[in-house]
Amino acid sequence: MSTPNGAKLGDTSEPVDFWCAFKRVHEVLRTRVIADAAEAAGLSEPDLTILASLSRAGGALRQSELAAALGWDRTRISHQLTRMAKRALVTRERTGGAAVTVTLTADGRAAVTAVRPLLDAAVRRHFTDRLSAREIETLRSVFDRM
Amino acid sequence: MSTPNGAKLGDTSEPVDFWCAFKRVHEVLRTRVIADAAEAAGLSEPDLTILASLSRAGGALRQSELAAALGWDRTRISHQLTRMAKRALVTRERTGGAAVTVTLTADGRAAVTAVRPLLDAAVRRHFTDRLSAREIETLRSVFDRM
DNA sequence: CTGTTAGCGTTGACATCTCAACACTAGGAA
DNA sequence: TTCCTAGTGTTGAGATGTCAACGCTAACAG
Repeated sequence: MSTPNGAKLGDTSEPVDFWCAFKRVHEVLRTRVIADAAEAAGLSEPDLTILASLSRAGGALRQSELAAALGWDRTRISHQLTRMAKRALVTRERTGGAAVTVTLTADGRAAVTAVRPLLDAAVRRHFTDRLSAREIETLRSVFDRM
Repeated sequence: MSTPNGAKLGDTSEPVDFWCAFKRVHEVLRTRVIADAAEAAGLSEPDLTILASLSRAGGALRQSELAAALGWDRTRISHQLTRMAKRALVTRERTGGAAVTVTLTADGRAAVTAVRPLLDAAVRRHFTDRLSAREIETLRSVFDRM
């Protein structure tokens, strides 16, 4: 192992293996959690991400604020909102300049209210219940740093 | 907090917040790592995932083995291989029954060889270098359990 | 031989993500 | 005024992911 940091990962594994393991865990957990929670309410993962962010903000946000809060590209937000507006989960209206404010509809609010306890339960069952308190502490500290 | 496991996450945060933080970290790291490594070689992330798995197996695998190794759906493998075969990264041929064996081409082998050091460096810079030895140990143990 | 079952892969439709190009508004400089 | 620039959002094309339906081959039972 010629690089200075290689030893941290052990002599038999490369960083790319650590990366693949991380990707695999994310994929498995995502599939299980969404299957348990979102599908029961007829919501996809991106639906849920948008609705949760709007709900946390009180029900309305500008698209650029939504993009910043989620770390999403502007076009990704735009496409997703177009699909969600078609299903009456949100409404959009210009609010000064080129800015657009997104607002939860009654349907959207009902959907996020219904799915939240399911999502909490799914995350517990598939993820946090399988971790010790010390592991959760470590993960949270790592998440906050990234 | 009325549930037995709620206390593990602290009184001010729900499991769904822990889940969102995990998703966010995965998304940010994925974007950075792929931007650094794969794009430099003209490979997408799914390209790279397939090529790495084939390379590790010696250059050839049946589609069902590939699906099992990656935890992917059969149709996802099929669609992705169709795109990759079109770019001459792999070849496919029936090998008994309905089974199909996927083989790395010279181009595919060259691509994965070229990108691996870039990928290792990107994972180190954006991920493992920002973790302590103890954190890496904890994460690896969590990954193995999931 | 005929039908059945199981395993493996493909296809088409649709949802999602990314990128480049474009359009609109506001504000300031010439 | 006219031009330029920054900020914001939209659109279309192509790549990717997911789901349901289908086709093919082998093995086996009748």
